[in-house]
Amino acid sequence: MDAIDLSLVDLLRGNARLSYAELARQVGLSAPAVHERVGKLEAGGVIRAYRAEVEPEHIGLNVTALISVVEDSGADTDDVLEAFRAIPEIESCYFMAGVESFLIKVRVGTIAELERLIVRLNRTPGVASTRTSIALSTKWENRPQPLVPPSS
Amino acid sequence: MDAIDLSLVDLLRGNARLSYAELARQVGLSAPAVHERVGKLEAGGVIRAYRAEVEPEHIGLNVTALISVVEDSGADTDDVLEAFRAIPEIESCYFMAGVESFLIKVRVGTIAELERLIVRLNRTPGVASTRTSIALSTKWENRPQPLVPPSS
DNA sequence: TACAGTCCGTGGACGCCATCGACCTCAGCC
DNA sequence: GGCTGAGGTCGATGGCGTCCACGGACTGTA
Repeated sequence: MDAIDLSLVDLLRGNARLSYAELARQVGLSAPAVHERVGKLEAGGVIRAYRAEVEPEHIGLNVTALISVVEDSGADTDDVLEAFRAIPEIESCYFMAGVESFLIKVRVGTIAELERLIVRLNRTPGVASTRTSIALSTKWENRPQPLVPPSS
Repeated sequence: MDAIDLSLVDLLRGNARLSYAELARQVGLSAPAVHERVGKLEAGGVIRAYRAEVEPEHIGLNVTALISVVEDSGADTDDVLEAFRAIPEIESCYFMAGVESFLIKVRVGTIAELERLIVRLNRTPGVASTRTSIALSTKWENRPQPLVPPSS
């Protein structure tokens, strides 16, 4: 994980579809060298995936909500997690410090679906209560922050 | 935005580096046809970007926090937004229903940096108060949900 | 029915790219 | 010194991206 690896990661966070040849030009190495480095970054778990970022409204996901979840005292956190993982609407899941153990981000098509989802969450064994906040709009999401200050 | 477009979006959300030839095989069209469709999806704003998803710890972002922001009464929301946009540590920004106008997700290297960031947020004109919750771990993030139920 | 225009696809062609193997260079270590 | 391994370059080759000409289905019009 040297400076060149960092540049590669930075470039791919900005545009995951850059060709190896283009990456090679940007970092000043040959294409096979870049190919090998990127392969190691993937194998080593640094790069987890390459994803197209899609405007959710265009694929029918019009409602975004963030839901805090309080666990039952004595609930098995792993069981709750496993139940959450099986719910595809939960796009992100953070395990939090504080009374509310989880904060999850969900996307559904309609408010009615959100209601059904909340009911389902509250029925999940180990879940004591939930608190839902609706996002009126997503200003931006997953903006990659520069890995090195622009000056260096 | 027909069924084939949906499949293309779905495939690219799963792996943004699929070649046009591979996409073509999966949806049963020729490569040029897929090339054109994907181009239109990009131009039409359906596909916003292609991003490599990176394990944050590997690039020195060890602390994740979610911060709720309450605006001053009479604050200009657009000004606050603009100020937030200039803070690279804010990876996501949602405009919320409720007393807390914004919920932002930030990533920084250390707790000390988080402290400085919170101070900076509270000093931002238009910001009345903030409430920070620290994520102990990210269970998953931005998991793409299937666009069509697996049965159809 | 005949015709023209549009949309959306296919197939062919050509240059660039991904990827493999052979080889080079340098650092560290017996 | 000489061995070894890591990590690079170079060259070759097959596949891919991308441009272009062409063709069928559909639609509106005479």
